Amino acid sequence: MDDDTRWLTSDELRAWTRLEAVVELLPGALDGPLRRAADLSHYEYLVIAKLSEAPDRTLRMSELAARTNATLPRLSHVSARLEARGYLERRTCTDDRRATLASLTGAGWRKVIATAPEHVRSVRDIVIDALTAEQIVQLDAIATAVLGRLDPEDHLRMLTP
Amino acid sequence: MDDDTRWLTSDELRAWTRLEAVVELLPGALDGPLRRAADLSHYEYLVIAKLSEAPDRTLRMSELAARTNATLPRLSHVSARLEARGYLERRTCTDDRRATLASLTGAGWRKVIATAPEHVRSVRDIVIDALTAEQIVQLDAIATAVLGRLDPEDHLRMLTP
DNA sequence: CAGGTTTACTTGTTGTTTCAACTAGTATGC
DNA sequence: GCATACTAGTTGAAACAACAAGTAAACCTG
Repeated sequence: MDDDTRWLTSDELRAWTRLEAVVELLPGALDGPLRRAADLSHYEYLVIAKLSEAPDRTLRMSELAARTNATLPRLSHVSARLEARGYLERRTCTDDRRATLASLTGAGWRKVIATAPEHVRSVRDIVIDALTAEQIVQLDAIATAVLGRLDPEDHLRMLTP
Repeated sequence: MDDDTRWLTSDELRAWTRLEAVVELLPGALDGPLRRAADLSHYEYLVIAKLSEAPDRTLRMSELAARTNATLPRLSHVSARLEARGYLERRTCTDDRRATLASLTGAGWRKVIATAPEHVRSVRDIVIDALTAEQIVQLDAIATAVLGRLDPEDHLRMLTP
């Protein structure tokens, strides 16, 4: 074992353990209301939300997987479920016939529209309204800095939107 | 659908989506190194780490579940695995024979000691060293505020340590 | 332009987590 | 003091995600 470990100072440790706790609790806190109100997991919502933001409400599977931080197999399974529920359609791309394009159906679009208010309410209750305007700005800077380490190539397209 | 939804301002939205991205990526970024270096999932490490901090390195299963934000069944399964690997022991509590006490074995304690440096390195690389000293303080305040909403009863014992 | 490599995605398989009973022990009410 | 309700934890089946292999199309290279 190495003795040259740079341990955390008490300030750093406190900040870290609390961030860790937030990271641990936040997904569940977001999942619950979404599942109750829309019968959608957080990840399923993420998929149709990302699609809804894309031009023509369409993305390639691999691009959608990158933006939702999922492996292709995972997205493939989830897409099959969403397709069965009528929210999503897949067709092979004509330009590159290896690729598959996923698009939101009309029902999928309406689902996003219907679900967004509930989701925004959760986000507001848990995060936004707990912070001052100044802290919102600080949070953005902090999250951006951490994202620079977590996703240096910006697969999630969060750093340069 | 309700039209009185308080939508997010652009500042709020940007901060939120980036926080969301961090929450999405951080667990995986922590899991990888831990699994490679110690053959432990993040949650398994959390369990033995929390035990290592407890008096007598012992906690009731329900208390340990609360502090690791897990359901009792989940903890029970994970404990069975950790017990099989020799890191953890369980015995029924003499005071309340319904309860089970989990304690770290000597091997479990050594595992925590051996694993901590690697874990601290990850935390430093990803979070701490990406931020200024001022941002660390800001992060603590922000995380504390959010935690107040996520865990008002402080089950995780993060607000008043 | 033929053979091999790479890319894009899907389909089983395996391992966790969750959910729903189930067991055992403790407290409460009549 | 015995029935009832509640608490603590385990266990087994279903759902879910991760990993590995497989298929098919496009690219590359001589």
